[in-house]
Amino acid sequence: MASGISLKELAAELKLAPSTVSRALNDSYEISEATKKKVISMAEKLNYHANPFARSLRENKSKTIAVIIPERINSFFAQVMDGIEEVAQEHGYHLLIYNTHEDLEREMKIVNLLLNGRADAIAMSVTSQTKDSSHLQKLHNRGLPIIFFDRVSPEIPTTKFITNDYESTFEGTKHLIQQGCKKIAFLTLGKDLSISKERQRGFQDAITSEGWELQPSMIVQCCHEEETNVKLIEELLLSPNRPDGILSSVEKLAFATYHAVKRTDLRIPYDLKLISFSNASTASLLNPALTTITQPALTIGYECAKLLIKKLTKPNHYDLIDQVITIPSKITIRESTCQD
Amino acid sequence: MASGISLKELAAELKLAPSTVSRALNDSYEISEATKKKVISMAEKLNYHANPFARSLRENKSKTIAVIIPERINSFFAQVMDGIEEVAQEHGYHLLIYNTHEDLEREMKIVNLLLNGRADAIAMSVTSQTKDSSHLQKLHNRGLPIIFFDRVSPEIPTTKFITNDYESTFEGTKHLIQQGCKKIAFLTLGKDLSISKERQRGFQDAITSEGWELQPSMIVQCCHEEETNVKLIEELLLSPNRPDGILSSVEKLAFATYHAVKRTDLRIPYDLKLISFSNASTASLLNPALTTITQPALTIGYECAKLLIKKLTKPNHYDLIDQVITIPSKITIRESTCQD
DNA sequence: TTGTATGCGTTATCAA
DNA sequence: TTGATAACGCATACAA
Repeated sequence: MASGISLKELAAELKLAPSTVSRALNDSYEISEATKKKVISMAEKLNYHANPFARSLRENKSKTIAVIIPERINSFFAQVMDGIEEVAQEHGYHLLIYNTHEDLEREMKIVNLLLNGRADAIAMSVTSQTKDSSHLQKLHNRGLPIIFFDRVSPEIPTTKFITNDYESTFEGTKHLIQQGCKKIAFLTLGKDLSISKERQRGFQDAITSEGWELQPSMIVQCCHEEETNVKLIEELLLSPNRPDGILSSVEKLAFATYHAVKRTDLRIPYDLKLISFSNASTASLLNPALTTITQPALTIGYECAKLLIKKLTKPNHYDLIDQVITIPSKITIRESTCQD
Repeated sequence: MASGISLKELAAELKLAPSTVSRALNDSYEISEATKKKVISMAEKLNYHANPFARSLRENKSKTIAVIIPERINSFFAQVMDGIEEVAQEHGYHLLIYNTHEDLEREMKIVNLLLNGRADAIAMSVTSQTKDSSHLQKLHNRGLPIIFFDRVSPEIPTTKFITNDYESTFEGTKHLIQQGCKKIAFLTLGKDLSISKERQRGFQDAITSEGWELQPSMIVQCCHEEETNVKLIEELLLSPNRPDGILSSVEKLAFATYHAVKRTDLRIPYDLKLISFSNASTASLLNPALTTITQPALTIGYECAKLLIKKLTKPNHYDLIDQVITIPSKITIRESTCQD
């Protein structure tokens, strides 16, 4: 790699000491304006760029935040990342991004990789398999600022950003009931996830608040294999005990439901009403348009990055205290839950 | 940040010289097996992790690849990134990711940021505004390995990965014609982009090959503002001279078309047939299901990363020669282009 | 206001 | 087979 010139070379060119040049470039108060001008213009002329590794080594910080997500092709995570990036770029931070593909092994590997301090902080959403949190604990113990969004790890005492999972699911379920559903299934992923539990609790409470009995077969544990999910849901829909409403707690399971329905002669919303957590911009274009619980993804991203950067730039004034910050979701009613 | 112990401290603990420990950890042939064992086990015990910045500084490489995309909420780019990450992770590379939001200013800023060597190589797709390539030229002149995918910069003599834009669009247009379209519009973004030009050329050649005359009003230049595009397309659809077929060269413009159609009393595919470049997994769930030209996104990602890593690990054996590598797209016919 | 010297944590060269 | 030393490029404490 033909890297650029160093501070020392730049200083030699200017007939100044490297320290002077360094200070000039960092706009130190001890350097005269005249010198600063000279230094800056020469730096530009010679195309000088400070070596980030030397700086990181010296200052023990990398101006880098690592973001770990379980899935990239997911409108929620993509929006969160856009939010994080927006704020990070503003503050001169770089983003190291890792996709665990919902694979715990991979998550552990990535987390271990970050143990070396490559990133100054971490924002993450765990995989749906993540139950044990010792790998995350290790990171946290090292003093590396870490926060969670959406898929949080409750055991780690830090700040977490989520949406009102319980309430949204409760309301979503109530909406299905209002629209005439008598038997509702709940599609979920990763039963150990705290948000899954909350969503399921919201669902169950909505059901029992009607005086209905909760049917275990209506809690459908899905996996990450699209085709497997489609089959699972298809079976559910073909069973004599089939639901007339589905609340999908994960976007991709809503899509799987559409596919499953296509394989039957059921029609949404006439034979089956569907509501799902989803941030897909195409929700309104689906056939039929999907009623969604939309999470404030961009805001969550902003807040994560803002908090992390505050913590990094003013470590003594801010702390990632052990709290859960809830930002509400919004339900948008569309055809998939229309009254017949 | 409570960072871990250093090599020196580890060496002290072991009563060995730092250089010995370093060599042991790097599995040097000059170190005895016994010492290696001791060192490794002590390193594990004390939770030693090499400081990546010290190493980068010393070795003048960062094991990091920067990926620059114009848009994150886009199934094509998301898939390419997944592909790049897959290969990068395999080889121990990290990914620094930047979204330009189709903004040239931002692209220039990011590119300048990378001038300092923070990444060992770059894989990028330019914004639809990018016409002048001097900022990219600067990067290339520095000797930083850079390759392009999809939205390439023709002036930079390096390897570029694209799909068969001309042929796909030609075929797509022919398909519309076969399905009975008599007047076809072409939706495009960024008229300076080489792939846009290729796609437009494919479209035009398909039209003229029918002996039809090309109508300038059927080439619709869109922008990045969703609502503006929807209005533009709506106007097109309401004009007396309205098309009965649309080929959208960009996924988001297909979605905009769906929205625009909803505002009219036209129906796809009866009054308007639609085909679009898109990698959206929900294409088949849209109303109606969208006929797509699907790019080999994952493969493009793999190939980008493989080539870059080859170049980085064996700089003398591989070169990013100035060539365009074409990987064909696949047309999937769905309802949106059905015969009446 | 500027210069000198040191060290951040590695790895590589040279010596033992 | 191991150890001492220097250097990567920068920023800071201290000196002038």
